[in-house]
Amino acid sequence: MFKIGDFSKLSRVSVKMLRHYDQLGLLKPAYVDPFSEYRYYSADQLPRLNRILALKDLGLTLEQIARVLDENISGEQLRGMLTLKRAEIEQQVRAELNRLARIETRLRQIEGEGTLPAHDIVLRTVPAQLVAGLRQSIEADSAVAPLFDELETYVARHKARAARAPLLLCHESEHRARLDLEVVVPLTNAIPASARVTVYELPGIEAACIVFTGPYDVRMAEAAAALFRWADAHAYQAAGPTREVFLRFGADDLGFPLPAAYLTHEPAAYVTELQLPLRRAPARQA
Amino acid sequence: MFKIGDFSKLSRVSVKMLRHYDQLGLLKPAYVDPFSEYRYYSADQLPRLNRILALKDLGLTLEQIARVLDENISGEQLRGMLTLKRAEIEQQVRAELNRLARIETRLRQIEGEGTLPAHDIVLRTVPAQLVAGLRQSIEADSAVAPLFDELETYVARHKARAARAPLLLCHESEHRARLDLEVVVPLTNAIPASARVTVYELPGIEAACIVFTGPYDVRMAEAAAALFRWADAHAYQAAGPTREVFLRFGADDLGFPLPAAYLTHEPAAYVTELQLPLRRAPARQA
DNA sequence: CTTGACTCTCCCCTTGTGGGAAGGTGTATG
DNA sequence: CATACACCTTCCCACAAGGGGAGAGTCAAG
Repeated sequence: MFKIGDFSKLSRVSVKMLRHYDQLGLLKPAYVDPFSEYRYYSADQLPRLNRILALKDLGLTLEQIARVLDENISGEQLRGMLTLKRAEIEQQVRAELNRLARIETRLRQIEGEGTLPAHDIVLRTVPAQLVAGLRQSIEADSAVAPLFDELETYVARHKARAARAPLLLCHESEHRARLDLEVVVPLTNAIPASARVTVYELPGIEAACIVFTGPYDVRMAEAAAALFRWADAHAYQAAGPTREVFLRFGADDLGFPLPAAYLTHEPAAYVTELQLPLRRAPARQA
Repeated sequence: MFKIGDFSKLSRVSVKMLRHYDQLGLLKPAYVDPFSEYRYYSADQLPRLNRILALKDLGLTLEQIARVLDENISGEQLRGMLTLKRAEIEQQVRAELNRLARIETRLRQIEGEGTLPAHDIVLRTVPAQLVAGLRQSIEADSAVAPLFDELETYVARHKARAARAPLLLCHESEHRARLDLEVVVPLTNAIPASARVTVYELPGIEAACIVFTGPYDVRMAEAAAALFRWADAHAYQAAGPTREVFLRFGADDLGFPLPAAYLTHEPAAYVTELQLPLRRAPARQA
């Protein structure tokens, strides 16, 4: 019988781990002195320890290994466990490769600009929400505010304004001279539509997002362009109209229940989130 | 100003994480009520939070992110961090791909045999050690015991026997009719060589190992064959003679300082580790 | 018998996040 | 204005797979 230190040298497994495996019931010592509590291992416990190491090497958790070893799992079940584990690892490898691509993008940005870019693109899931929308083709950005006024007034009359940020959908129109825009506000419950206002559930999306601080000037267009470049570089396609979410904006208080935190009179303090809905682009080459 | 719950909804970051980031100094609330200790966030903290999420997405730890954000790191340093992180992730991806290959091997074994194979192959590093060796070309396994007797006696006379397991090196000889074997015992310190005994440092290796319980019969040859198949399947080459380490074996007590745990009189209780030194095989195809 | 090398248990640390308890606040409604 | 209820606070525990160390007990050799 080996004391734990000798068995540790024999097996190249640390004393800490041997004690840990004992505690988990993975590998009980062949004998424990009842007075000194010393653990004594026998050489023929090495195959079991090796099996533990081999299974650990495949990525199984110690708990799973205990099940495999002690509940003499059938070959079928074991195959299922390994197949599942393989799927998990494949998933993880894909995630790591994506991460590598993002790091590459960042590195190129730093090469080009000498530092971090002004905007950070974040991939996130945006939940679906019930909204009222008012869509119109307009000529200039300045025509947006009256649309919001009209929509907010309509929604306020039905007392259905949810205390979340309003947004703007930039529909793609073929004739680019005019902008095909839809102003949207979230609702607490369904209300009747009107000739101009539609009520529907805005779908949840996966989106690349940029949060943008400051007035609606050329830098916002740059941010939007950066979103499209990013999507392209990471093999995504747009999956719906771009969304501009007005997290803090300038408006007279119309009496709707938005906390004051949403409002400011300082254009430099405006906060807008650009969301580009995404879907995986078809692979370009194998 | 938003209370933490509202800011959490706005940013889709859990309240728990916001508090955690506050505690780490990553994102302090814009204002903390001195009486209620309530945290209040401003919408224009969203860009910083987004930067945090973006950097986290690249795999940086929260501590690294704090350094990037607060010690306004130069582009050069940032590039270094990302390059390092990229190397780490590439390393990890390689490890995961290896793991996938091992899982595939296991799955095929289970398909073929219906259950886990009798032996578990473990990859480990074996440290270098000072040894005495006695090499001879012999005809049958039964001739090994006298060689060990001779070597142990020689080493015991110099009082240099280390309390580690003896081993056998199976040198590859061209004429396979005879076996070119070398018996080896570990030393505590250098001793003079003799006409038959050499003293040298047995090199450390990376090896695929199988621990094998029982007498030295045909199953051991199968285990050795399994090692070679495994090495081939994982694109490794042998890098030196196969080693058989006698972790528990039958021998009369010759007076050398091996703990009794190394010895048994029961062949079924023998424990032997087969080690196949490895080196990466050249890739077969791109 | 002493000494030094081992070993024991117990506790804290890692990372990023979730869960929950006990107790204090803010606010909308009756 | 009282009260209910949603929300907030801090503090503690948990995860996986161990590492590090303290304080106390044990083993073996000289």
